[in-house]
Amino acid sequence: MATPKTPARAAPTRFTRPLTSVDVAVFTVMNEQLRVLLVRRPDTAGEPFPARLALPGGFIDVDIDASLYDCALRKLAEKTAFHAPYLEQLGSWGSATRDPRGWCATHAYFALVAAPADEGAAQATASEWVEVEAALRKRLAFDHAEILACAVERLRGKVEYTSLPAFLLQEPFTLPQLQRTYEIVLGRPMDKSAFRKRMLDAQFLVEEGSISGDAGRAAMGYRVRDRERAAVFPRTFRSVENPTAKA
Amino acid sequence: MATPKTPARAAPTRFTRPLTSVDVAVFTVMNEQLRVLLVRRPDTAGEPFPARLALPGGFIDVDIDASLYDCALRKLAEKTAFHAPYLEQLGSWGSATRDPRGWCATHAYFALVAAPADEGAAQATASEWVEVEAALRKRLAFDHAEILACAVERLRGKVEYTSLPAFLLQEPFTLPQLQRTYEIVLGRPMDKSAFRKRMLDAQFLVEEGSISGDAGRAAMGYRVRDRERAAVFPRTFRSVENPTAKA
DNA sequence: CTTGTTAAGTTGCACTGTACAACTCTTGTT
DNA sequence: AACAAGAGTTGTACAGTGCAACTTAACAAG
Repeated sequence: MATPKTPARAAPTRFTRPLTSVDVAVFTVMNEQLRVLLVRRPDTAGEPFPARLALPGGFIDVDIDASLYDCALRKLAEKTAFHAPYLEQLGSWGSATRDPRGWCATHAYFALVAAPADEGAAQATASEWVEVEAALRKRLAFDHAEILACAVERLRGKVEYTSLPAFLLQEPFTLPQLQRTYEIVLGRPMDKSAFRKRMLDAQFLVEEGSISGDAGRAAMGYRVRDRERAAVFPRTFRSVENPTAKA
Repeated sequence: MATPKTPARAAPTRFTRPLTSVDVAVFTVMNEQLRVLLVRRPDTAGEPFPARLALPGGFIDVDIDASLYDCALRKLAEKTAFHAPYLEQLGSWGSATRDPRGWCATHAYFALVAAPADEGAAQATASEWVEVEAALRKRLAFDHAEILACAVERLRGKVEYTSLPAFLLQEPFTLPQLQRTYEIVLGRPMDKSAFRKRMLDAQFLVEEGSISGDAGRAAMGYRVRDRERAAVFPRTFRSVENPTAKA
């Protein structure tokens, strides 16, 4: 291809351009556990952090990606076969030392997907769903441990006052299933009555027939009204406990 | 200088590197108004958006900035003379079209500072404090209007349930002053009694002598306990009003 | 057909924090 | 000494959570 090397317009030349990448922390709930998708880095000479686990991601391809968001969607699609997941920006990490190849800034995203139907599909692509607490203890590539910690903190924080866990379930789902998802993400039991009142009052669910489980009474099935954004509740669930004033 | 053109290590060559910049939305409260710091872009030929107002910012200097955060601090210090402001990351915006010079990603930050003592100092450096609603209506350079809108939304959103406005005041300040700051940022009056209870219960203030105003009873002066992070309240102020279900 | 089990969904009360309004306290001024 | 203005308090109403006991629906075994 006879493409011009670089658009030689008024681009500033006095600045060395940092490397630019996008990384995505993809969460799901599988087997009663909150899990995050990790990929193994290539075991090739010259590659940084060979064979180490990392968040899925990579360098921006200026010719393919129209925007950062598009790039995140592409990274997500490369590793998983997910359609219309919840995807929001987490933040960016950039420094001279985080990548041995040079000054590098990464744009981190945060995705929630329903658990894939068959576990085999994900495993085949050299990626694996790792339980979050275990993943946090691992020595991940680059500063991905820090990014993951931030993603988990953001997830848990927002779950306290938003409907985010609804994006972790296959639709339609029941209120007890949704409550169980909240409990798994937050790691603590919740009150059934208050939970139901909060969810139903927020008007973000639409009824979708009845769903029978293995035993007991059938439950109402629900679907989220707007998959683009999460509902925001007026309070957090448990009031933030007083840190017993250290002063 | 005989510096090597680029660190010729294992840096990936197949990717064109996007331009990388940092922009900062600096807020303060001045003359009973929420204002944001804007700078005028140079009126030089070849410069994009000449003479247009923009958020302070610019390209990362790989030789100076150790990290994105350091770069944001530097940009802030270049335009203002502020010490230890509140600075948090807002997000990043990147696309092929946002800068005519090429694919560019910017890391946006969000700063809160106390109003500078003398207004003259800021004006001298070709930067100006613009009332926020007026700034939102202006045609700013690049996609800075969008970034500013996002920053204002984030600020107003977090003010509902955090102690952020405390960083907009010169210390020590009084509770009525702090309440007035909340009211200016949110654009609505607040209840004195509930406000005081919330602030004092949150334990993020420490007493600092008495302060006399122009008239009336003297008020207790306060200083924030930890200038690094804001306190988080268990509820938002006014419950989010129901959007009168459109369905 | 009855009984027992399981899980869905409801009800009632205590507690906490906001909304609103009226009140008292302190300080400086006339 | 009386007044004004702003600081700070008190009391009631209301809404949402925390906790516990309750009713309802679906199904399986005797």
